[in-house]
Amino acid sequence: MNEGMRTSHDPSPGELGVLVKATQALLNQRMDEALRPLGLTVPQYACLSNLIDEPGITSSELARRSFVSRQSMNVLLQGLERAGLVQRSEQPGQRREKAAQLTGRAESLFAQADNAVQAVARRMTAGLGKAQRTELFALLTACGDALSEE
Amino acid sequence: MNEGMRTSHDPSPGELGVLVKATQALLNQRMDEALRPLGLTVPQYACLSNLIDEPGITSSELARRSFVSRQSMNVLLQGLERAGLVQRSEQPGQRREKAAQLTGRAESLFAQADNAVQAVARRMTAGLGKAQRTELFALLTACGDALSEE
DNA sequence: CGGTTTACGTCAATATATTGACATAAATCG
DNA sequence: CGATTTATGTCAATATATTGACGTAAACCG
Repeated sequence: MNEGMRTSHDPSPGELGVLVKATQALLNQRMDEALRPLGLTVPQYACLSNLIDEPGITSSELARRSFVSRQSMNVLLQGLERAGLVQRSEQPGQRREKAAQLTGRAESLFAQADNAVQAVARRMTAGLGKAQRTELFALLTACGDALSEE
Repeated sequence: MNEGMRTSHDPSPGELGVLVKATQALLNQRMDEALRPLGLTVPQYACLSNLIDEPGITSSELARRSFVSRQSMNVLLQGLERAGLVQRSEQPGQRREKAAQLTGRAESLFAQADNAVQAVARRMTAGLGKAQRTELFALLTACGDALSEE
């Protein structure tokens, strides 16, 4: 019986926590290696990605989506501004917010960066079928939801 | 048909990458909140945990297991030393390594910290059955393996 | 309406982490 | 054996991130 079934561990919650951390660390490392030739860091890429998804977004909102403080996001944005990749509107809006946008040069650079990052992500999930990717998504979502409630 | 089946997404590799990061960030945040009353940070807890698992381990090895540089681990260890939680052997071994060990006081503190952290991990996996935890473990391991090969 | 709360952006101080370099001594290998 | 490689610890400089605080103005609500 159980032919072809691989022996599989019976993980404790703590082991799963460690594994989540280890997986993320490895993914981050690979993304960093993939982005380095383009002169971008992972946080910078994440910032550009969020700005592509929602142009004119505020710095504080970017900070939330990147899981960093708004102060950190501000210095990150300053770096991207200095590099000519983002442009922040002076004389800002009703809530003192300064809308940030990508420059044209940034958009073409981001296209390359996104290719590199997506390749890493595909590599990560190369051994998984469609049903397994769906399952992983559902399981991680359940974990996140459990950690989010009240 | 499909009664009782919840609509489930068909995630791209990139979405899974973002989700891994988001899950880890949330887990880290909850661990931080759980450890703060004890005066410990997550990296400090991880360090103590590794020292419990393998007493006399070297600083560089601790750095590898925590996914940080050995320089960072060194300042972290200095902080733990100053707090009287770890003790490093002077006049060290054959490879210039200084074995680090927990003090008795640290062991009782770690017991409390581990309780708090394990509770967070259990909360994270509260909605998962045994089979689902095993599946999540297998899927994350597959992702890590795919990112590790050559 | 008027007081309170919330939200952005920013300044300052500090903590944390990384990169680069160096000395040292063991391990490796031709 | 002798030369090269590897590994640890450490110093210095720098980058990155956090906490705390402040001013401001919109949103909220009794």
